[in-house]
Amino acid sequence: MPVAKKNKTARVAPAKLRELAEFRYQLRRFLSFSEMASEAVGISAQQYQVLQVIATVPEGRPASISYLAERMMVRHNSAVELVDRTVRAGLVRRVADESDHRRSLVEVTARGHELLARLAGQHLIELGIAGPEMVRALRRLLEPGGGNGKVASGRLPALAEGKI
Amino acid sequence: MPVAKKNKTARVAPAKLRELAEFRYQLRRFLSFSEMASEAVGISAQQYQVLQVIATVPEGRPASISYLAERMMVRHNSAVELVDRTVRAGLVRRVADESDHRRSLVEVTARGHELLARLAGQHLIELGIAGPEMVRALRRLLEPGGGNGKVASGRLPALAEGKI
DNA sequence: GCGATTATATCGTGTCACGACACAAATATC
DNA sequence: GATATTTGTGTCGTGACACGATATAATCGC
Repeated sequence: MPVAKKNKTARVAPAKLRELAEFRYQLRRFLSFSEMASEAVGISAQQYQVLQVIATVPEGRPASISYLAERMMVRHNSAVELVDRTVRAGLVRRVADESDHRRSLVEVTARGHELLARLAGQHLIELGIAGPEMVRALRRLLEPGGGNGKVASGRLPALAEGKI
Repeated sequence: MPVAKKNKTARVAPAKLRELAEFRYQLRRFLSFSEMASEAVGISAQQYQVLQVIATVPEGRPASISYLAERMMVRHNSAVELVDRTVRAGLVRRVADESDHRRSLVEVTARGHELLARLAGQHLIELGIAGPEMVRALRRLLEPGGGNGKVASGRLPALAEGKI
């Protein structure tokens, strides 16, 4: 497919544009679900994500502000303020790192664990419905044709008839 | 798996929690990419999404404020203000609906189409990389085992060896 | 013709990410 | 051992943005 020369703007086929839009809509739906589920138990969606990140920190990694900032994809000062709010909500606590006094470590409280478990269960159920639709939307996007054909791979297995 | 009785909190297996966290991280990475790509061409990520929604409105649907609010998952007044900002950025214009004078229709400008094409191309490339990883993460989440086993289906085809 | 419903618009408010800046601690260099 | 550099966290003022409340105009049903 020829690339438009003006401003090097690659033209995108209408079908691909629709698939992108559909995928993005499904993301928004899932995020909206996450927001509502979190607020239903009295915390914000970001606070749920903080709990999720801190509770699943890998072995050997300190649950620090910088780790959280990296995983949450925010600036370090935004992570500081997010932790402040989550501490105030009684979901996590700050603990000084004995091996590096510059560092604060973040721990999930008992209440935080409880809410995390509830919300995670709900998210799993929701993804049981939304997940296959996202997978289908992603497959259509990743398949060549209808688009510019320049999509990086990888390849996906073909769907069996009647299956996702 | 027995359901905890206290507060009806379903317990979620640690492995499932990690998979949820990983999937959510991949969503944030993609959204962060989308934000940076949009800002690199001088518009916000929401404005890109507005263009995407309006440009792919199905036949027979008016590209109205309420349609946009529904697809963007925001309140109607938030959609009004989002359109205001996108009009000021020169990306869309409002047009009165001749068949219903209560309604404003939103059209993408030439500049809006140009930026949409560029960004859509970039998003397709990014999804060529991130998409298979999301599919893998979603598959792990949707598979039973490691979790509460109560996830609603659908079923996903098994992965061939060496493939995604 | 009138009441109910629908679609959009405006405005004040609260939340939140960020940039700029500051401080403390650890590390590297001499 | 002293100094410079780097790293990690924290604070604050600012701008962007979603929302609730409210209002107006137009359409529809009876």
